[in-house]
Amino acid sequence: MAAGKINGSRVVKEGARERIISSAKKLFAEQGYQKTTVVDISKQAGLSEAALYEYFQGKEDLLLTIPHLWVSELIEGMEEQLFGIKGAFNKLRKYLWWYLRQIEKAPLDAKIVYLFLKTNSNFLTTEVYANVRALYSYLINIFEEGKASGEMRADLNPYLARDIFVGTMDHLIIRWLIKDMSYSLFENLEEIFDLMTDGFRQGLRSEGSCRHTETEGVLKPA
Amino acid sequence: MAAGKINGSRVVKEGARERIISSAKKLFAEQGYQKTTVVDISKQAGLSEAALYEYFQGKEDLLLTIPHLWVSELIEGMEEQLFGIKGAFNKLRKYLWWYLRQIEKAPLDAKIVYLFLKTNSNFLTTEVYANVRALYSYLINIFEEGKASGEMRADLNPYLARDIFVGTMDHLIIRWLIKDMSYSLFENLEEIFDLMTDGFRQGLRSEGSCRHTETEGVLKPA
DNA sequence: AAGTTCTCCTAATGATATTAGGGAATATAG
DNA sequence: CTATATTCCCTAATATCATTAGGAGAACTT
Repeated sequence: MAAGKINGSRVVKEGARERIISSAKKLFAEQGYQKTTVVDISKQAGLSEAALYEYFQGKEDLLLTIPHLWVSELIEGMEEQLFGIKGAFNKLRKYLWWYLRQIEKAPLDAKIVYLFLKTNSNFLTTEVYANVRALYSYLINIFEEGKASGEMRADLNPYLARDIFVGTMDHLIIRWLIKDMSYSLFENLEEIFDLMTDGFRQGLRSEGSCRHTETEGVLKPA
Repeated sequence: MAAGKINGSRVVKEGARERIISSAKKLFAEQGYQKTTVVDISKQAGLSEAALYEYFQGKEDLLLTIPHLWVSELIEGMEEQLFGIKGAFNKLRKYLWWYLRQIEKAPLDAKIVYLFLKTNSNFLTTEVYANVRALYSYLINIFEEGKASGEMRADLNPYLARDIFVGTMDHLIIRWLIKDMSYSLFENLEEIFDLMTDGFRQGLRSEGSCRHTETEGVLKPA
């Protein structure tokens, strides 16, 4: 007889599940996984502890489930964002800017993935892990493309380039999260991107006295 | 009346403390911090739980204490290792090789620092944190030296170079730890070092068709 | 020898994750 | 409409630790 009745139970159910997730996300990110109790989470979600176990197997399951949706969305969004961009360096730049923007928009999810999930021994068996790998392995394609087009040096090892790229990126992210997001993730980003990718380039550096011969004509439509 | 009596109590005491540390180190690294119980640790050390609290304030204190000694030793060792090496790139290379070697030699400590400690909310207040920062900030000196000697480009931002270097290094280390040290940390290291530091160089790349003018005469005594 | 300190133990205590079992509301079937 | 099943949630255990209390025995001091 109240509102939303016909599929009412569904609505309530999903509502509760969502409330649990968002409460847990907030509390985990604020106080850490260990210091957050199941009572805290249920209270904040307006439920009893026992009710929480209707939706999740337990505290750890909650931790593993929370970022799943977020990372899945990232995967889809990525292809969308990179679609149609011409040139490996342009794609690489777009990738970095896009990814950091996603982190900035969902810092709670990011904190959980980067600070708590990665240290969990079950992380490797998680779907989140598989998705993060997929996210990162897309970079391999970009480097392959760069080599094929001549933008990047022919002897570039795409896996090592990815390690440098991902390592640097993760380092920036983790520091930002640990420092409580107190500054902009995009500070100096242009400069660090150039410095990092400079070694990937075919030919000489842009600031060198001896400019390279513009092998990658693809990039300049004008 | 038993062996080691004169300063016997001391010996036993230190023995117990050492046993606790080494048991905890092993168990934390094997099963993770959360899944290791205080009973596990004390049993393995041949003590009761209560005795453990004579030596440490608690489980968390144990986690924070374990790597302290190790990291302190690293600090001292570093200066020793780098002393007398001429040239920024040579120092940088030595730094990387030396550091990874230390990780390889003390994987349990490394696992605790990289996987469990960094996510602890008290980490930032730890002396370990201060020491790790000191370890990393030494890199700034190397980059400054590289700029001053002309080995590295004049517009190099030492802090950003450090971010790239540390990020890549930590990435390699964490992957190795997560994959249970199942391969050698030194695989491809030469290649990744070159790729990473290529962008720091003054002048052109070594494999370029147009070789640079050897500004850094310092490096070539011959 | 008596006292003091050091080291360790058994046995609470307390916090918190998880489970049992049931109750009320809602949906479904006859 | 009544009976039954299902969904969602609760109160009240139970279980698993981390931590503390309080004390016993050995060793050292004086």
